Amino acid sequence: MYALADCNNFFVSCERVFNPTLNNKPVVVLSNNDGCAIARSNEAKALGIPMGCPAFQIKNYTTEHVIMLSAQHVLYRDISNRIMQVLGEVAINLEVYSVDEAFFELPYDDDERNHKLLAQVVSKIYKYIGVPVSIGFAPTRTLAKIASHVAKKDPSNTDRVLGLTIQSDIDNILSRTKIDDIWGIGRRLNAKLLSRGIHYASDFVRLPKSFLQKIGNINLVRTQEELLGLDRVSINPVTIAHKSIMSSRTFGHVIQKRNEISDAVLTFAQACATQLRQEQSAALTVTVYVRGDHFRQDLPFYSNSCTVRMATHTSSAIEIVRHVLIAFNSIFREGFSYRKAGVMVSDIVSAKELQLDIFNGEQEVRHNRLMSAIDKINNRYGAKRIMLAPSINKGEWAPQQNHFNTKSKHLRFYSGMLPQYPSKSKLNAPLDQDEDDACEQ
DNA sequence: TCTGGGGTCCTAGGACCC
DNA sequence: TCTGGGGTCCTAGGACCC
Repeated sequence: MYALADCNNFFVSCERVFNPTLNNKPVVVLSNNDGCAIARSNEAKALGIPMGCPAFQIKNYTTEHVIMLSAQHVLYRDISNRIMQVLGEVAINLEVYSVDEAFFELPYDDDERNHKLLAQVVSKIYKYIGVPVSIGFAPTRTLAKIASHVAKKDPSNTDRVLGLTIQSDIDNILSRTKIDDIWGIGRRLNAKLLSRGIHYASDFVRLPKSFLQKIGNINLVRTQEELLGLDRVSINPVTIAHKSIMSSRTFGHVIQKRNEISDAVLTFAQACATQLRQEQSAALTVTVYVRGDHFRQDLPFYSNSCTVRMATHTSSAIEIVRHVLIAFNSIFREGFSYRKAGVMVSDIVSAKELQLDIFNGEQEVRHNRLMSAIDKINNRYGAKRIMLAPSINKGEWAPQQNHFNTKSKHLRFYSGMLPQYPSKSKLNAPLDQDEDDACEQ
């Protein structure tokens, strides 16, 4: 039996932890650059504001005042870690699927016992951390996703837990589940299926495999099998390293100057290198891309990318920056306006498995020592305190963010100062009234 | 005026091999 | 008129997820 725990309106809920005056109001959290809505409170959803709605179009949906907030991902990550910690205390094989979702297996054979346990988890997370969570459980992950979705939407479900364990219940829910609410069916497949008269999950599960294979690929067949109760999806636990790491940004406005764009690109390169070192891995390939502004009809559009293979796998910022510069110089064209750029590192392996390159061994060792010194300083005094010389220009490309929640904006830099979540021994004990009151405060 | 960032997997088609 | 068969690897692009 798999469970899926899903935080409700996660980024908005995080903001509300620090600013309860946001409760019961339409609130959206905006993407980087204050571009579009990436999280909406229930009140904002009720006004019809869609996911991804550009900030400047929100007024087209409502005359009501909607509170817009700039995203603070460091803070959300910190709160997410605390929630995962609570889940980890009851979960078997916890799979952190995203910042606000995790799959896990359940400890009991008995549906009722599992349900009760999960209801306690939901309530503890709300009491100790302040974020509402819904949990669904079912024989497969895809069904558990649907269950958590229904648990979230159904107002009569007061403990926010739903188990889909009996076939008649599953059939009933599938006949009411629209196909685009199925995990694995996105916009394109939804359109293809709708055009053939398939509207509900109960129709979808009856389609022949050959047809699914034709309009999609093997994953669509797997999705159908999951809905039929066959375990077909696997998720890598978080301990498995990334296959690629990307750092990119849309700039606050278009820029033309080579050194301002290269400055951004070099910052991204160093972010990738830092993350590689954090994960104790190393990459062989770097890709750089630059892009104009899709929305500016008045400017000639240019976009390009370049991939370079390095001599050896590395996490050295010096090596990665050097190759990123080579790639960047090969695609940068004077006379165009740029709005976005990014760096990706790929062909990643664990650093432990690496053998020193026979020609570069000594240099590699020196780089490693230098990098670990830089990491220590940056960990202690703040990210980006020490960077490589090319990226000394500041700011031309910086995103616009003008809507920080004033109650919490200082916290995004110092997430470590948040009060720690109570110890495990306390958690397992029943909550008493004093503790309850303390948490409320 | 204003439109995000970071991932994974699959497939088709080309290059190349014997 | 007529031009093999069977593989592997790589890449770009498309689909999906949050």
